[in-house]
Amino acid sequence: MLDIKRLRNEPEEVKQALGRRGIEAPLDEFAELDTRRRELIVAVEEKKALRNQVSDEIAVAKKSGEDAAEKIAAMKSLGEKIKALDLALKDIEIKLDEIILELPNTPLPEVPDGVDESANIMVRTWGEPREFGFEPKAHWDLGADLGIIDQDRGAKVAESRFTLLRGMGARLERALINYFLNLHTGEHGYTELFPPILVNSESMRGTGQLSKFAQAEMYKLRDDDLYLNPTAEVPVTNIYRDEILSENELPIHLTAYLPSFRREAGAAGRDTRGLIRQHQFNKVELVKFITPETSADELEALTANAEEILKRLELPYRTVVLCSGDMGFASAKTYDIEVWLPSYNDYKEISSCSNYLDFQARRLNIRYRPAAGGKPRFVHTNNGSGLAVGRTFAAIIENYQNEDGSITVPEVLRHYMGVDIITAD
RNA sequence: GGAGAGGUGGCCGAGUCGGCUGAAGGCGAUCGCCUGCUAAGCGAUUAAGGGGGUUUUAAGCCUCCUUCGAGGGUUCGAAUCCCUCCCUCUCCGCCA
Repeated sequence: MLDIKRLRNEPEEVKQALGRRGIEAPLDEFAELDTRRRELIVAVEEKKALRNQVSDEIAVAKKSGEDAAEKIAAMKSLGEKIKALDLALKDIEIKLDEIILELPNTPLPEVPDGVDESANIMVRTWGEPREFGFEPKAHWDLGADLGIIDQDRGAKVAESRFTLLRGMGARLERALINYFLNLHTGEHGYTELFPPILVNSESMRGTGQLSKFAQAEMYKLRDDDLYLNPTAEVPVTNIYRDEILSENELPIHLTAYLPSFRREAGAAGRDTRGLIRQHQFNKVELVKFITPETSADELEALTANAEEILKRLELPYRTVVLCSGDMGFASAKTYDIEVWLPSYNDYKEISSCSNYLDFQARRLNIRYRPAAGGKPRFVHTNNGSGLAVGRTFAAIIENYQNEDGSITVPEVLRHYMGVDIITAD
């Protein structure tokens, strides 16, 4: 959520910035409601001050045995007026919230303008797509032939877009999770977390998953106020909700493996084959809580940490900076890392790394007390996948396939896998 | 799931026949004094959010409102009474 003072003091600047996302922000309506809100506050607080004062007088009068009936009667009617004003105020605050909570973050100046992914800009590329001396197969065919991916039985047990991994397939999935976590904790300095996989609605709201648009994506439990984790960003970012950290605790760099669940409500017909778009998928997440001064550099570092995995797996990738119209709701700047996927004959998103500035922290009420003293400030948050496990799985078997349908295991995974090559048994 | 106890400030911990208790006391922290340095000692300060005023903005200052797990209620007035919910602890049950 954006800073209300900013909406109040620089509406034109905000309007212009949100316009870059193709959004017409109802800031005039905001200004009107905001003014009325403050008028009501002045009115109601004046009455409350009077009530507090007279209530004290009543106490004194009663103590000395005087009759306070007149004052009590006056306060009774005053109380009713206060109640009415409070209701009116609450009504306006609900309307204000509706506006404010639906406003996305404003893009940073260096973010390119554009309405969709065609305006994203490539910032770097690494590795060369391999030249196959044969017709390469898609991972869903490779996986089925090797008996390591069984989508029919996944659908039998759950429904479509759920997959059963078997044998070396299950092992590869586990190897990737371990490899990612070991790298981030061992060399990149992140602390590993294993949070709850069910999260309550307050946590979902905090990270913005319950907005009108996002709600349909979530799996909700019927009998409890709980949702299946849609991304570890939710439980991990929420661990500090409503807290004031001290500056010497920062920066906090966290990583977590967690299964993630999405209904893919709007994705019918997209990525229907293979592991690319599943209802249940594994992901290792990177989350940072940092000071405003460092968040830009921290995002670069976080993105590099995610890219490092692809380098070590020797998978070709490119990194793009998303244009203003293609960024997620809470982000002020996002890098997508895209891995080369022969079956798509294209690069496919495997990680999305964002700087939220104080947008999430404001909504989640996560602050820190500056070491120099003074008022608490909102932290900044960064977050990115490091990486999406299923998509990495797909990229590995496609890029490392051999003509006979076997898969050469990338060097860095061999001791996790116990084999150098995956073959059909 | 059943029975009982409890949820107060950065922490510990007072506070029920409702009224200067936004909150005693202690610890911690910060600043100052003292000290050759450290420790000890002495003094002061030390919750957050939101309004209004002052100020060129900010800071600061003045003032008011709200907040004692969350939400509702009773009352002129609630940390204190009532209701609902959440969480923690103990015992029992159940289970990996």
